Amino acid sequence: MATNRNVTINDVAAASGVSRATVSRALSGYGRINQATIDHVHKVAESLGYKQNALAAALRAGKTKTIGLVVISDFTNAFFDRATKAIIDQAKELGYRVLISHTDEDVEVEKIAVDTMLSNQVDGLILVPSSTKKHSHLTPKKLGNKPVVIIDRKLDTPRYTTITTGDEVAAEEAVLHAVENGHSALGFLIAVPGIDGFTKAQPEIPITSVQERADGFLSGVKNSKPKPKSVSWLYCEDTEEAANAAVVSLLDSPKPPSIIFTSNNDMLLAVLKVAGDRGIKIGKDLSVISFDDSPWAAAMVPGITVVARPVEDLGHLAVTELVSAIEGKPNHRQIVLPAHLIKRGSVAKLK
Amino acid sequence: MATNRNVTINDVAAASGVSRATVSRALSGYGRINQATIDHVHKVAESLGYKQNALAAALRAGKTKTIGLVVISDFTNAFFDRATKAIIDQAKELGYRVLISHTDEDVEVEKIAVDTMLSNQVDGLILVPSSTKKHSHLTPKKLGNKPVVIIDRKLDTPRYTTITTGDEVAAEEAVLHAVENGHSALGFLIAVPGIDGFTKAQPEIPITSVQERADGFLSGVKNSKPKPKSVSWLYCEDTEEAANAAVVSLLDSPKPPSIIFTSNNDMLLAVLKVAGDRGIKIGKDLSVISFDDSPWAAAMVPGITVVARPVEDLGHLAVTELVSAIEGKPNHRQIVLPAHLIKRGSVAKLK
DNA sequence: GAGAATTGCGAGAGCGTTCTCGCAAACCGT
DNA sequence: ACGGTTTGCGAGAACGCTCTCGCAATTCTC
Repeated sequence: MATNRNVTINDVAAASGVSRATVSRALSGYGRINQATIDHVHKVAESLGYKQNALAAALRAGKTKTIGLVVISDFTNAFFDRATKAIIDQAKELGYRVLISHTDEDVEVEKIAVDTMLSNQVDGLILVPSSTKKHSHLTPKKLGNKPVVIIDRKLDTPRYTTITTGDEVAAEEAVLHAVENGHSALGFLIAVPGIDGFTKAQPEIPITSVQERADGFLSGVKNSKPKPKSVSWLYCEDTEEAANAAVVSLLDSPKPPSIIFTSNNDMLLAVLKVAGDRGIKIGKDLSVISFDDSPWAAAMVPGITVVARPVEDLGHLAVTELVSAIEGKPNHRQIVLPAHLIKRGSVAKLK
Repeated sequence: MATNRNVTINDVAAASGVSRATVSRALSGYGRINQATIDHVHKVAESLGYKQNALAAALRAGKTKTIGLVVISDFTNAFFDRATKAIIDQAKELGYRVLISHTDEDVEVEKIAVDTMLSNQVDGLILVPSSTKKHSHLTPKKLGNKPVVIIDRKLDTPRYTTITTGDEVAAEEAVLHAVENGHSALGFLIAVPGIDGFTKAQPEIPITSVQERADGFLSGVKNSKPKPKSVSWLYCEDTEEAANAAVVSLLDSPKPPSIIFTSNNDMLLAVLKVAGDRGIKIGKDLSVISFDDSPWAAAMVPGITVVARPVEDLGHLAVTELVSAIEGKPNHRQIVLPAHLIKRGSVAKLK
């Protein structure tokens, strides 16, 4: 097996009897060049099996046609799987590739991830910041003045284009919907990264989207027509064990809720699990409303009532905004996309 | 806002009063160099905010420390989300980045995806081929003799290291389990890409893993102790509409199955959906066994009995094998990891 | 048909690195 | 004190490409 050096533009030039420059012109389609030469060079290039070295091209041209995506979670999360897909698809549509990194909500990992992206000369960044406040590594200077789009949550200094969803309004809507259906013992199970186990006292929430959901739940409680008789709040580490324990604690409290609102799908699964183990029927003995729709939440019996966020739109828009900024129209917009409640069978009618 | 040119190795060299070569030695840690100079250069580099240009380094060194991952489906699939995560994690562990592309089971898209990977000079490829037979674009020559690991399914010419799971054995086990529980009317719902709607006649199955599942189901039917009284086979396009229609057709047939075996989660969701709409209780009126475990399949009530495949192991191993090949130990292995049945509540005991 | 404009192409620099080569200085051994 | 080895570093080429510049050939203009 011979060590096949790759076919380079020089080989094509030699084989087609023109200069390197002309080959580049023919293949990249710029500058003044004869159509006949273009055709000829293309033919020769193909016959040699020439493939452009994207690295060399990017190095010289100063553009990689690549955007970096730094998200907190991997694709096993019902939000980020869809968002990532939407971003990749739209990027491909606009002629960009996507470099992906996930941070597990860890600011240090985020820092390294961003550095890697920059080292790889991405043209721009889409990121889901781990923390609202800790973003000293995200200054324009440290990011080489590259365009940035923040999605899903906000930084406390709105420096970049930011695209979020209207979780507060939707969370309130969810509570009102429950109360309308006769629920007056409400339980809230809110996943907060960076805490241990679960707690009743509201910890510092480093993520604006989660904070907004909590705020929305609270508004719902305040604004509901018959005031709920009992309201329990639980803030929980985003792990299976903690979530299960939190659900147990909710169900075993003196005034157990008739409905549990969960801030994400991990918490929802814990509710389903614990309820299942105890023979408690969802949508009958216990109700639940969660955030983020998914195929399985829709297919279950009963279907899970969820706050559906326009995840694909968000991803799509993020890329569009970013590419527009990359191509020279930097405008810092704060965009909020509407979320809405999808009513399925997981909320029992109590009256 | 000044057009900040990036800090290069030349700037660091100038600022620290040594040559470019020495800076490179200091930062990359090779060759003969004084410890004091290393420290000094590091300090200067940091103070200038120097970041290596990975493109230039890769171009010169001929190694990108990047592996290309070409999968058929995106992360909204319960197998590929986990596999992708495992691959990214293990790659990071071994010092590699991952470039991801999905092909939607389309050979033409796969061709382009692979080309893009090669153009970006990946050091090796992990791929899930769209077709067992159509792989003329996957010859060692066309792949620039780069190391390749095939996962999840096989090519008809075992040219590369291939890692699959023992789906045939597990599928048979699933059938035997059902028969043991008294089921004698069996329905099989097998997703096959590239067909229209659904059909009873077995079409050509371009994917070995699916073929193996079908074969395993068939062995199960043959080897089960009391022979099943009725067996229906349905091969179905992998879309929601087709799947729903296929399930309806199964349930409305003269001899409806008491259990449906589905070859993937999309088909499973269709079964759940249609059953839910009709008020048919899973695990009681209708049983189901599917392929690939997921958090929601475990958390549902009843839990779904599934063939669980060692997805993380597979991804992990794929990277390990690939990197070992990249680093000079090319060995073409055919690895089969065992899959196993997880018994939950979705299979009713009929006797 | 002579000057002006246009077209097509080659030469060569440069993108930011890595890495070989060679040279001077420092360190040995006897 | 002197030849030999080791150490540290600079010069400069190379990776494969893009892109400006300038020149020759062609086409246009009146």
